Amino acid sequence: MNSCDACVVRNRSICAALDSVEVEALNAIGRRRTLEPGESLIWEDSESVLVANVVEGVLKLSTGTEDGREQIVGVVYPSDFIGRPFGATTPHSVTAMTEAKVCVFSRTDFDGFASRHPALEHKLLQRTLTELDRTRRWMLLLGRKNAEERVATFLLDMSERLVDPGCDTPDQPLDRFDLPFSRQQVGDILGLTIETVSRQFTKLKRDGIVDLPSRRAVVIRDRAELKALAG
Amino acid sequence: MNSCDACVVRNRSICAALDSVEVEALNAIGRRRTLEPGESLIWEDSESVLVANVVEGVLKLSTGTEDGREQIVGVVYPSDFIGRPFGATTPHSVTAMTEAKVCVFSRTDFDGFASRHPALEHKLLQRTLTELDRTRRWMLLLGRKNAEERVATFLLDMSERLVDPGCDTPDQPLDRFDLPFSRQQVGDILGLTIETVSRQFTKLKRDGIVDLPSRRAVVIRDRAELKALAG
DNA sequence: CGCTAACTTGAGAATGTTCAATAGACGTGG
DNA sequence: CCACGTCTATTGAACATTCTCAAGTTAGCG
Repeated sequence: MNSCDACVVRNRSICAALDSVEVEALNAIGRRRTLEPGESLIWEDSESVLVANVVEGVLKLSTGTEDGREQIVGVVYPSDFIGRPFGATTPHSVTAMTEAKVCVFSRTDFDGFASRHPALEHKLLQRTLTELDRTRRWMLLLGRKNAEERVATFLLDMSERLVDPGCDTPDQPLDRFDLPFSRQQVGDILGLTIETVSRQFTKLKRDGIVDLPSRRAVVIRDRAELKALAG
Repeated sequence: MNSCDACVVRNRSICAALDSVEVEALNAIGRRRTLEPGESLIWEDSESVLVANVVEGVLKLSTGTEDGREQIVGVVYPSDFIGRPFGATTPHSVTAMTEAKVCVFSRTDFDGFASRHPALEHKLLQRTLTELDRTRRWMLLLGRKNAEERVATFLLDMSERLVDPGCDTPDQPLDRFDLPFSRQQVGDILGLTIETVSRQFTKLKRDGIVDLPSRRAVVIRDRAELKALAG
């Protein structure tokens, strides 16, 4: 038995395109790695040497300006693919937000394997197209939404994406969850300062739309209203 | 002889993955179409029925909020691919900015053809990965840059992307070009109002960094300074 | 129980938006 | 070829929102 058989994301990651013999072959060129919160796997503008599947945890993709402003350009969850195959450099950093487990491959090894397995490339293409759609939707938020709309949209998005991946029930949005982000990171996702984020959180709580029992915990009390505020 | 042999983007579009027999087969399921400026090919949130290659012209990809704010989420040029293969809906509109020629396919026909031609899917994957990188880089602009930086970044980006595609010389950025966009559209790309864009253009002109001989024409007079302003 | 880092709150400043008026470019028809 | 009308862009002034800087406050951890 190979270790992939027990993998929690075996059937949701791009590996789902492979049969058990193929997945064994892929397993042979990869290795598991655990990341601590704050630890980076890939650095902005570095040579693209690694790609990986997320097995557990949440990671951010980020870029910044020379003078230190940061923008989070993506957040990845279990079963998501990270890194830049078929390309020289990775244009953003990849950093663990929580403790995370990833299944790492040398980029060139992976490129070769993928080229020999069209079904895998097909999965990767689908995933990349979906991610591009999601990223473009986020551009509307960054370009045209105000602080209140941004925070409301963010909370709704989180409630949909943090659903337990192993869960068999149809993916229903959560009304109660823990953010994997600090206020600063929420700001970096939304293109706002930490103070503006904090003020909007306070306002939503004051208006009874959400409850914030602890720093990271969120309870959505009036989803309909939150949707209305999201624009 | 099939019409693709004479196609100006034959060797730069995803069709470059195909030999002459295959390209003939693809040609059989596609058709040429001309779009007038302002004409849309695909509408936001519509069922994904069409995909296409851009042969000539410039098109925008855009989304908007219910109350009419628009954000341009991408701009495509000759040889670029448009539409959403392998998916139910297209999350953004596609509209011609200039007169444009496109090579259109039924989405389902294309999906089938692509599935039978891994080399084509591979090209499409590479293209999608590159587009995702570009889109994420634009998020830094929308989330963290001020008006001056946005306009400077935009002009540099345009000077690099508007190079004549047929040109054999190594792609050098243009110091003189015509914008395919109105001021309003530049605003919609940069997440700014038309007035703010106009003021920044005027400022760059006053400072001697660019010259604006007509509404659409741009001359970059001090590229180094423009880069410094881009942040 | 106290320390520290993270978060909240407040006040003022900066940046960009809005609304309104003007100027200029471009196409059309005389 | 010029006059006109319309659409686009520019400019100005007041306003709104978000940012910045600074001072508290609180949660979580040793």
